[in-house]
Amino acid sequence: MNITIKDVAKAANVSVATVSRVLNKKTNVSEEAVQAVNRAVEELGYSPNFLGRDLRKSETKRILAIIASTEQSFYSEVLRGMQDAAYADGYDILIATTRDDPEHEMHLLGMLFSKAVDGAVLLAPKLDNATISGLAKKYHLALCLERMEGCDILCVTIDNERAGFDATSYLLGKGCKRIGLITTHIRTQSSIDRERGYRRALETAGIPVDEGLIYYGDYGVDTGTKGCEHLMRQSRKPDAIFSISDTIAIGAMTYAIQNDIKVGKDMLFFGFDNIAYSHMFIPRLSTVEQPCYLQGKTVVEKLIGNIKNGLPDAATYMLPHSLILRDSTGD
Amino acid sequence: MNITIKDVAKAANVSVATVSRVLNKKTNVSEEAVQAVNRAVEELGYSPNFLGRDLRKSETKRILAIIASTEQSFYSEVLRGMQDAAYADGYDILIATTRDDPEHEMHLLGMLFSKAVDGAVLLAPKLDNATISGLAKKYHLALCLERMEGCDILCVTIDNERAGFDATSYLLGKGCKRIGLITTHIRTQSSIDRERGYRRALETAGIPVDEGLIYYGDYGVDTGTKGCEHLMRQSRKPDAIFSISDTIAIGAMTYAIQNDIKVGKDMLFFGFDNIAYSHMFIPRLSTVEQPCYLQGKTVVEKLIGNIKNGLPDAATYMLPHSLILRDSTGD
DNA sequence: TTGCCTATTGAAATCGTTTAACCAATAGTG
DNA sequence: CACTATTGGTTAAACGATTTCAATAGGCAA
Repeated sequence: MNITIKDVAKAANVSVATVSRVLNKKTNVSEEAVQAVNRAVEELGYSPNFLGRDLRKSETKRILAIIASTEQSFYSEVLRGMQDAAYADGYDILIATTRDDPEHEMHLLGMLFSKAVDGAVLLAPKLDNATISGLAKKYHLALCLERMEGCDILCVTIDNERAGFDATSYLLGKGCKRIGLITTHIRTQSSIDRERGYRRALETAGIPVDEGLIYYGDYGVDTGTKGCEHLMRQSRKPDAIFSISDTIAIGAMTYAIQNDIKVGKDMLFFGFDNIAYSHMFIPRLSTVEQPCYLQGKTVVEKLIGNIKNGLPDAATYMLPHSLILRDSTGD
Repeated sequence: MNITIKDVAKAANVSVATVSRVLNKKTNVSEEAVQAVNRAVEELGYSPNFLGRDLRKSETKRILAIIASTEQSFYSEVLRGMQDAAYADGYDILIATTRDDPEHEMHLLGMLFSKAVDGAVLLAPKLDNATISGLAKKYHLALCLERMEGCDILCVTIDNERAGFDATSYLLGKGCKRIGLITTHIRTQSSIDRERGYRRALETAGIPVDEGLIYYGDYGVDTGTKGCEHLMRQSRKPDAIFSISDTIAIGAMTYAIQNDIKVGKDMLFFGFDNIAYSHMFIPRLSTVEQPCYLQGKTVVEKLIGNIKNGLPDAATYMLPHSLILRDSTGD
């Protein structure tokens, strides 16, 4: 039923070894044999079984990218970077989603343990530091976008603390005195770091942090809307809001627009990620841009380096971010 | 270096066959042996090599979902459906992106030909009908979201012609006389079908189709903006615009807002897909909703059925769509 | 003719599993 | 007691490729 290398060998009247050599473009094979094999491959419609090949070579030339869900549209640029780096070295990138379930994340990592892929990149780890740290010693595992505090693992990200500091400082520079923060109760390292940056900026400016101006929600739009509403109910209202994601910021702006608050004048808004919709939505959102493509490209390049060399580079690389200024900060 | 089933067997003082039986929860193995094997597995940190297993069983329990890019955020629901169906049967879903390159699509299908996955689902085929049709005869391949005219392949989609008809008819029912269409020059079957529905609705209402009111662009936001601008420059301006995607429709509305056209009054807008941003964007967009989750779930259920039974179901299933009415049509 | 070198080629080992075929020992049955 | 089942286990043959190693043939120099 299935056509194997044996069938090709028989049809071409050579041994399986010769067929293998032709297919892998090895030298030491006569022009005659090459012709015969190619003809046979063509006729039979043969394609080599990767399971056999990969088992023998014990490498798959495949890398798994593990993400939470494909909904976070801004992953797409990261993945593009990963793919470009991978293809350049003859690797393929496969994507799998954890759906925010640490158990499922572990299940997917099983593909790594079981040699179904040569390496894996986690874009939003749900597993705890100790677990990840342990695995990184045994397998070719890397982190992208999210770092892990005190964890020996290859990691490519941005300096989120610094970015949070920069965004908040910009708002302060615009004359804002009471800056609200909408973040997530889910304590990813990036949200922790961004909040830290926010706090440090206020402290540096000599403004005490008002805990009532910090709202904790999830990653959805509604968090922005509810967060903004909540902050506006404070006795002393904020004059600016920094959100740790554009999606949240857009939700917050939606609330403002519907309540006749002039975005960019009465109140300034700052987002994070520079997703496509952040400049489609009107008023256009000021935001922090991180080098998505480059982070993806870098992490895969380094991971492949590790796979090839055996020498594990377990450093953390922080790539530069930048501020994009638009309507929502009155620019 | 690598721990294999042999090492476990040695450590547990049994044969490899017994280890395999324990791991696969087969009968005919004493409690004693089970204990010994489990202990050995634990101690050695053994995880079975999938390449060996899959080669032997010649099945991987993995299905590949081939999409254009992860940017199209509305795929995420489809993928959720696919995953739920897959997990229920012990399968995993892997995702790969073609980046709109038919050659790369073929490369990814190579994983199917080479048994690295048991089946594949194409969500936005770039390859031509004849090629796909041919492959579907030999492999477990299915289509989701996009049908293919006269192609013998398992396919789960909606009736896009009917949906285009319904949306246009709704605008007609609202009293619109000159309805513009913004679609793509990339001739996917869904865009062809939606345009056909648009034309049929006009004809049914006795309104001749004005080719000047049809704008062809790509799938980006800018197409909406430019399309709207172009349509407004016509000698007789449109009083409504039907866009074949929400992203395009949002772009079109952006143009309208910036040019002081009252959305939902002066001009009505209809989108397609009901993406998350379609109700975040203000004014909220009326749109056609397709059952994303259900389409994904259905196609994988049927594909797994094909894999298991061998009997190939190559039918086309059309699931019901619905109209979501919001601000942009004055509802 | 003999010997040596090179260019091709094929037979067989190997990768890590699963599983069919077999075997020994124990228990059950008339 | 002789004769099956049943149970728990082993050995060895797949699965489909790659690759090592040895063998063959032909060319060429001595």
